[in-house]
Amino acid sequence: MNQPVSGKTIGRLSLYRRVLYGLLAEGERNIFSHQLAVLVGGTAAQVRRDMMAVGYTGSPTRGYDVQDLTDSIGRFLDSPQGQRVALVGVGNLGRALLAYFSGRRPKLAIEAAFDTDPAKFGRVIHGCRCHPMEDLSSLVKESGITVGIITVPADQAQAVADKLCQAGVLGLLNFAPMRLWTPSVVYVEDIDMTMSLEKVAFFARQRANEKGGV
Amino acid sequence: MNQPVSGKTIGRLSLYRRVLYGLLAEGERNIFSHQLAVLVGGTAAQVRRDMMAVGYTGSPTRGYDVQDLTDSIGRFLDSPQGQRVALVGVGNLGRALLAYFSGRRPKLAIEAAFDTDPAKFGRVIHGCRCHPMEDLSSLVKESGITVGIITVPADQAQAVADKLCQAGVLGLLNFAPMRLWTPSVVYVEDIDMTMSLEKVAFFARQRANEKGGV
DNA sequence: GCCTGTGAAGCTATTCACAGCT
DNA sequence: AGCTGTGAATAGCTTCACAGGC
Repeated sequence: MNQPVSGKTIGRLSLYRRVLYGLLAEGERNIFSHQLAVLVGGTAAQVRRDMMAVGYTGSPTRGYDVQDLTDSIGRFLDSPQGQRVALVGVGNLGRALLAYFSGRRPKLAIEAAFDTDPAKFGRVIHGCRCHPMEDLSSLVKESGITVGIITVPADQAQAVADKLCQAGVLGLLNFAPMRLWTPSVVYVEDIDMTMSLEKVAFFARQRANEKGGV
Repeated sequence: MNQPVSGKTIGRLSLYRRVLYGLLAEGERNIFSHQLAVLVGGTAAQVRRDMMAVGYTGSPTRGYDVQDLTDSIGRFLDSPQGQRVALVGVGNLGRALLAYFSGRRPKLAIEAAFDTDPAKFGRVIHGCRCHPMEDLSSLVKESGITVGIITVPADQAQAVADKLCQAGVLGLLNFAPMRLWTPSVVYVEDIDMTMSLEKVAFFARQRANEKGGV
C-alpha cells in the first residue's frame, strides 16, 4: 500500500506521541509543526515529513489537532488488537523496565517475565508474574507474545534469543552488550549502554578541548 | 588537525574495541576487516573506513594486529588521564548501571552516585558511594567529573540536568524519557527505552504481516 | 501573513571498486 | 590471490523553498 517507513521516522513518531499525550493532559487543542518540533528537539520540516508517513493532514490555519494526531499516530504505530511482550532476566535492569512499562500502554504490555532464579518463580513484580525459563516456549505461544526483551548477562543472551525466536517472537529488544544471531525475519534493536556512555565521554572530552582552545 | 568524526563512527569504535577485548582473551593475534565486520554485524568496507578515523593502518597480508588496534582505538577514544562519571538516581536502573560499569573501565569510572533518599546516603553500591544531592556540585567539581548519567524519573530530570551542567559536566547520558534543555557546549545522548520498545513492536508487527502474506 | 504538504536540492553515511602491496 | 586504503558512486535522510489554502 504505502512505501516503507524508516526506523528513524518510527522512533520520532513514538516521541511525538509522548509529547502529544502531555499536551492533551494540559488541555491543548491544536499545535503547529514548528511548536511540536521545539518540544521534541527537531525541525518543522522534519515533523511535516513524518506526518506524511502516518497520512495525517493538518490545517494551514490551525495546525494539527492534538487529539486527532495522537489517534492517527496510534493507529499507525499500534496493532489494533495489541501486542504482548515477554521480558527475560529479572535483575535490576529487568525490574526497572517492568516498573516503567507497568500499565503504561494497554496496546503494548509486558505479559510475562522469566528468570532462572527459583526464588522469583511465581512472584509478581510490578504487576507481572515471573516464570521459570522452562515455561517460556509454551507461555509465549499461548499468550501470543510477539516481542521479547533480553535483560540477562551477555553470556546467556544468545541462548535466550534462540529460545524466544524458536517460540515465535518477531522482535527483540536486546540490552546485552553483544550481537545476537537470529533468523532474518526477526527484528532486533540493541540498547548498548556501554557504547552510549563511551560516546558521551568522547564528545564531552572534545567539548572540553574546544572550550580550552583547541 | 583531523576532520571531525561522526557519532556513528565513535559508537562503532566502542563496539570494535569490545569484540577486540574478547579476541585478545582468546589469544587471537591478527584479524581481517571482513572478520571483524562479521563479529560486529557490519561490513568490511565500513570497518576499514572507521579505521581511517583512528589512523590505524593494517597489513594487506596479516590484516590488523589485535593488540595494536585495541591500543589505537583506546588512544583515540579515551582521555589519557581518564574521565570520571557521576550517576544521579539510584533506583533499579541506576543500580543496574552501577553494577554493570563497576571496575570495567579504569579510564571511565563512575566516581559518585547521588540520590534524594536519606536511607541511601553513605551506602556503597557496587563499589560506588551514594551521596545526597546537596553535595553534587562540590563533589563534581572536586573530583573533576565531566560526565553525568541521569536515571531519575522524568519530572526530576531537568532539575538534575541543570545542577550537573552548572557543576561543569560536559556530557550527559539521559535515561529519562524527555528532551533536556542544556547549554550548547554540553553533549547529550538519550537512551529512550519506550521509543526503542515501540520501534521493535512496530517492526515485529510488520514482519508478522509480511510472513502472513501482506 | 503564516501555515501545510511536497518536489527538488543538499548533505551525510555507506558501499563500490580498484590501485597498490605483499 | 587476497588483503588494505581510498576516490568515486550510491543510497538514505534532512532541509529548502515554494505552491496552495485560509
